Amino acid sequence: MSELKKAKPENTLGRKRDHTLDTRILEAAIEILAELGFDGMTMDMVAARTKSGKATLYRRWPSKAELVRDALIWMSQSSVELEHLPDTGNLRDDLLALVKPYSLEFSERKLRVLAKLGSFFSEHRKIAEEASAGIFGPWTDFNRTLMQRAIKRGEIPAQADIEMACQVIIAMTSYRSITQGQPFGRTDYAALLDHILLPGLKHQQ
Amino acid sequence: MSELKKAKPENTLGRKRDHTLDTRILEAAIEILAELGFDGMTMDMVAARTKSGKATLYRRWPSKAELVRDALIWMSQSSVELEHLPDTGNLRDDLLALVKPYSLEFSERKLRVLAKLGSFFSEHRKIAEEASAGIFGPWTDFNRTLMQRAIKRGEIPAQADIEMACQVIIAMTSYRSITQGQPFGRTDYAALLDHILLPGLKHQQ
Amino acid sequence: MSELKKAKPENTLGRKRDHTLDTRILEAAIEILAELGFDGMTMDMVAARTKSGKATLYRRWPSKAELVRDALIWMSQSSVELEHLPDTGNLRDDLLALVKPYSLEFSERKLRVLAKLGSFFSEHRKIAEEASAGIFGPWTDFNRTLMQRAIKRGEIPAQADIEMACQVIIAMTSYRSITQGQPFGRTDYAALLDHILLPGLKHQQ
Amino acid sequence: MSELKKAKPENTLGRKRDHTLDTRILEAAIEILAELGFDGMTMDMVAARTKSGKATLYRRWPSKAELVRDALIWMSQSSVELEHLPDTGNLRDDLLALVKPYSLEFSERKLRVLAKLGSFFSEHRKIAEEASAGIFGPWTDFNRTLMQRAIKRGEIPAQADIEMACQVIIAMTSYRSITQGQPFGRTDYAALLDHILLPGLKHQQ
DNA sequence: CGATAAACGAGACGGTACGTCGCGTCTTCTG
DNA sequence: CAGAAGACGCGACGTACCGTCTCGTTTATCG
Repeated sequence: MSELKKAKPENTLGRKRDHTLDTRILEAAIEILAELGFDGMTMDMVAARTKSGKATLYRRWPSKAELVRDALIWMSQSSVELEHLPDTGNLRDDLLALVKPYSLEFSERKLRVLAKLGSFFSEHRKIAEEASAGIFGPWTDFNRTLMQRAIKRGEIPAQADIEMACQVIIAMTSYRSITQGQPFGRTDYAALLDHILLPGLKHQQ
Repeated sequence: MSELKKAKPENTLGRKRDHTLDTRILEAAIEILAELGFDGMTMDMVAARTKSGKATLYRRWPSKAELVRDALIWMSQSSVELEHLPDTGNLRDDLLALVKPYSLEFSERKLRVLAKLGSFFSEHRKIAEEASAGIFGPWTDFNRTLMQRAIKRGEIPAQADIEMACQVIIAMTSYRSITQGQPFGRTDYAALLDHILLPGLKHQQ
Repeated sequence: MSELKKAKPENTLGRKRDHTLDTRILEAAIEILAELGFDGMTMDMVAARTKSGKATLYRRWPSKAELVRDALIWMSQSSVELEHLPDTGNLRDDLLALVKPYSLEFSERKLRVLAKLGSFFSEHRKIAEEASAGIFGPWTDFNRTLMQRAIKRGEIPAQADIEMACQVIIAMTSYRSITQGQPFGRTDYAALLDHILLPGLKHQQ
Repeated sequence: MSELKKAKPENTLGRKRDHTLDTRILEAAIEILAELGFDGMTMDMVAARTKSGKATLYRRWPSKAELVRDALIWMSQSSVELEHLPDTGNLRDDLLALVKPYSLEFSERKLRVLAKLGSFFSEHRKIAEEASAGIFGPWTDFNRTLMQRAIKRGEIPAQADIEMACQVIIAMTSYRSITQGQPFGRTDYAALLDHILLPGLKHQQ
């Protein structure tokens, strides 16, 4: 449950901050990022599109980079709402059920955003890690849980390298989206599972 | 065999371009990128370090981005010179023998460069792809060859998804270096091979 | 009464322009012009000396040339403040009394400025005319008035070519200052009056 | 008879300089100056228009400024060829006879050139003086001779300030052409003579 | 006649100023 | 006090020009 903002003293005097603006700003940022990328996006653009002012942006975020970080995290969280994990009794189907919200739903605008952000990641390494964690962290958690269940069921051996498998999933998704700019579709994902990951987990040496 | 430069008409009149300068410029760019990243690097810095002038840089490259692209490609090509592929009669050892020049040797300056260039990749998507291809393309080619040999030897089945395996290697290296900024070391690589890739290839469903 | 600036809409929103900066900038420009001339003066120098930024200069003036024009006009207007014209009852003494603030006082910095700006005048013809008018216009007006009084007193005939005489004064001053770079001193001016202008006006054919 | 060039050692070896090029270069320079002024003129333009190279220009002149100086002098001398001074037995007609080649003939392109060179004069003071001397020097010499003859004839008194009168002529011409950019026409010149100069010289106090 | 030396056209080179644009801060006025 | 608007200091970008240099070619004189 990563927090977008540390709780500020929240002054009780004067006009209150309009926190619906936060959302509108992040949304605008995402839109512009999807079109123009990090360097192409201007703080003035964001201010103009939200009919606000630059000072308002900088009152909320100390820099463009941190605004973008929060925009990314917000984007990734905004649509994923899982009440309960899939439980088909079968690791392959469990993982496939989970890929939709986490990877495939990125396919439209979100993918474009990530694809445009190579430039951003790791110019601001720490922020990129946080954004990355915000986006991929929960998915990794879920994948890990599903695999542990599979171990309990005896579907894969106990000594299977679950962490590595989770990383491969993230790495493939991230590499294809961010570095190569192509979607990592359901078919691709199924092939990864069937041809590499599942046999690998089951027959680890 | 990606070419750094399209063959220009190469006018026969006038003073010739000093093409040793090209190399010195690219080298200087890489050094600065390793220290300061894309945004931190300045065209004036590059000019100063090569005791040349900005006009000279812009005569050769139309923008900072394209200079950086060529610098990356040049960097990736400059040190890897394999006369013959390893041939240990064993896929695991072959792949491990290859990882050193391609992944681990990046650990010094090259890794730092890649790590600093998240910001750059895919701001200039096309350039990133070219640079990526220049860097990872040859390695993929070699990995593919080694796996095909393993098929011939009967070490892995013919229907093994070689392409996917190659992509996983690249993705893991790239993800760890570029997105996470940590080296993907020999031990990690061995674990990937032993726990996932090799069993996966051998027991594909 | 030439205006330095067209009245801008003067937006009522946002931070106000600091118009004291205008003056400081013009003053700095004049100082640098006096030392280094037009080509020697750099926008960065002006910005540095006023502890401002280039963008601020270009927000106020569209080019270096127009900044210099306004600096010249400002310089010419800044120090000459005559409440009442001299009135000695004698044209020669009246004119001599006026030459000090208008010509001889230029001898210090102002003359140096004009002398350094040959290079500038009429590269930007219109600007030169405006600056010239700003500098010499008022003096011509005063000279004309003094001569008209002399006509009224019967000191010189009514048909005397006053306009031509005024132009000769300006032309000699300007030529000596701008084109030749030597001051047109009080003695020279007295000689011009005694040997040419006054006898000429009095005995016109 | 001012010399454009000091006699160089004039090496006897190697290819001879094509001195017809000198003239073509100066002519091209004048054309460009008339259109674009000093700053607008580029050494590359001059080279291009004469189908020569920049090195050729710099072999002959050490800088753009000195090329322009010689271009001005060449321009002024190129059309004035007086075998014998006018001698009408009358100072007014003598002076008027001389004004045509020296002032009025400038009216077309030459005037435009001078008008565009305010920017140049006195950024390069010395050169401007030389150009000025080259252009106006001979005219002043002729005017002086004519006035001395008038003294001999008893037309004007011996103590008349001839030098000042010559300067006034130059100053008015120069001021109107260079600083104001309007021609100083024959009518204007006649008025100057009749209303100021001649009565002034005759009745000097 | 062939060697040699300089002029020539073309254009690369180092340097420096221009004018533009974005970031992050500061200031003013309005709700 | 928050918010909209926009000026401000700073510094990099990409362009243009100066004056120098280095090519390969052409033209002259000398041995």
